[in-house]
Amino acid sequence: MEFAESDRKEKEETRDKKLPELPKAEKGKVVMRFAPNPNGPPTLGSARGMVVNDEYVKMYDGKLIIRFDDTDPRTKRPLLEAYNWYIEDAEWLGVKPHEVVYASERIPIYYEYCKKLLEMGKAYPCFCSKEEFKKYRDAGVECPHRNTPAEEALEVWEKMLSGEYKEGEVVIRVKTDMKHKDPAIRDWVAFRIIEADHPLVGDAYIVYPTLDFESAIEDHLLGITHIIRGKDLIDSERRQRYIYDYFGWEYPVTKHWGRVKIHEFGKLSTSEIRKRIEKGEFEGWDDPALPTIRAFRRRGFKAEAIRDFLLSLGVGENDVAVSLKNLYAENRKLVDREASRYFFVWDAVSVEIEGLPEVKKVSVPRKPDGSEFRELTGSSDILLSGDDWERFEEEDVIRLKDFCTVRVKDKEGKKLEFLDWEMLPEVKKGRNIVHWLSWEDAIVCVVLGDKPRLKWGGFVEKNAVSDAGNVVQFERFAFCRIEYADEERLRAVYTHP
RNA sequence: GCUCCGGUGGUGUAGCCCGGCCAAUCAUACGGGACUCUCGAUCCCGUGACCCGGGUUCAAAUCCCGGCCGGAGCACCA
Repeated sequence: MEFAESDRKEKEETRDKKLPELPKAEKGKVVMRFAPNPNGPPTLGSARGMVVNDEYVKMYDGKLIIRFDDTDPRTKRPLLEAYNWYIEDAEWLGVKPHEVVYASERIPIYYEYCKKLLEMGKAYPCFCSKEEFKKYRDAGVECPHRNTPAEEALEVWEKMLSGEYKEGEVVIRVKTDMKHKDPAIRDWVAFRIIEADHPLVGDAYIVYPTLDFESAIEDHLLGITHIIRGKDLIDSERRQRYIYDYFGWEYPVTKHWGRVKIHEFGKLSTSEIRKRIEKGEFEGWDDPALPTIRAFRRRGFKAEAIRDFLLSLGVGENDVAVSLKNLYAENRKLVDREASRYFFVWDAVSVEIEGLPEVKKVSVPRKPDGSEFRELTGSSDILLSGDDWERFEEEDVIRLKDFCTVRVKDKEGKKLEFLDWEMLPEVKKGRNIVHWLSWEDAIVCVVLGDKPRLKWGGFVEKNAVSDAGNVVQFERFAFCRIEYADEERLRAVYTHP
């Protein structure tokens, strides 16, 4: 009891130190948001957004909103199932949103603000083609449509909404400054016509706001005080500030982080993953070789490990290239103590022990602290891992862990010779203590690897069946999560070494 | 090209705003030792960094200037 008490206290203390302070943050008044476009399941990258925002909200007793920025049914088309994947994975990560907002369901609200801007003469309908406008923008010259009178602009707007224009014919631009030193800021698009069904709202609208517009309005309406997002959105702020100025709103405090590159995955965008799944390179969104949260869940990672790993990346604006080894280390700390140990023999080689006095039942620790045991049958026909067998030379003395000590008698004929039940000093420490499995205890086992199409086949002891669903350690192999098991076969997913 | 941003041990990070307590934090990695019938875990001990050059100052990782290197944006994508 006392232990738990102090343990919790310690945890809370370290939690406060996990991230640097947020500027202008007042306890109880912080409102933050995580705004994904659900065009696939959350990946490690999106999880960083959830976790960091959530962590700050917890630090300041604030409020977290998940907002789906799903206003492009074509180029970044949302995936209907993905909405819930975000909610599920967020929950799994210990991220509890106080509110969930779907931008596509609030489009009429954005229309109202657009209308106001049009009335104020701060936005205008533009009939330039993309290419034409680019010329004006690069030259820093106003386009001919910029000074459309408000009444006329509103008329065009109404016609846009009622479907009198085709896709590509006209857009609404927000007036900024055509001479702004950064061309990226000059009169940006707020609304465009997209003649495509939206997975969530169907064909209810043909005029969609861009992210910059929708997000600007929502952040104000939702009372967001602090925004933390990727640095690819840095220009967004500069664009959106014009709207905030026109309406007299105050822009939230922002912080931007750099790109994360995981050594083991390289750069993998959601759309690229989707393509490769379609090509059959990955089995699905939860393929263990993928950096999706669903894959990590399948592999048996603890949410806490993922959180800590993500938090350890900090919120700096420089790019980070980090190895998954850090995540593995976090996870191992959490999993090691409770994981059952089993013998998994991969690339199995069948060998015979000559001179075994008797078939012996041996009791082996199931938990590393010796609190539980499992039973194995020590018989003369056993399986050894191919890797081990290759390595041995004739006359080597090896220890079959917790069973007996043998000598390699005939490598070709796959014969061992019984020497002793006890450990002998000739066994080289560490190196020649190996795991084994008798035929009567073995069931077929396959382990799905963390690289595309990587698999290990072999046999595992039957005892492991009782740990279906759990993360276990296959001794001298790796931690794995057993995802399926019956009396004859078992399938596991590689977690980490 | 134009605009903006960043550069702390092998990797990631804290500190930088408000110069001294920083011979620089924490984690991971690596090396050594102890323990262990797993090449795992645990416990000790250790290695290792302020991009470069100027300037300001009694004092700079922290402020200023220049250079070099890296990144982001410049879409009717998010």
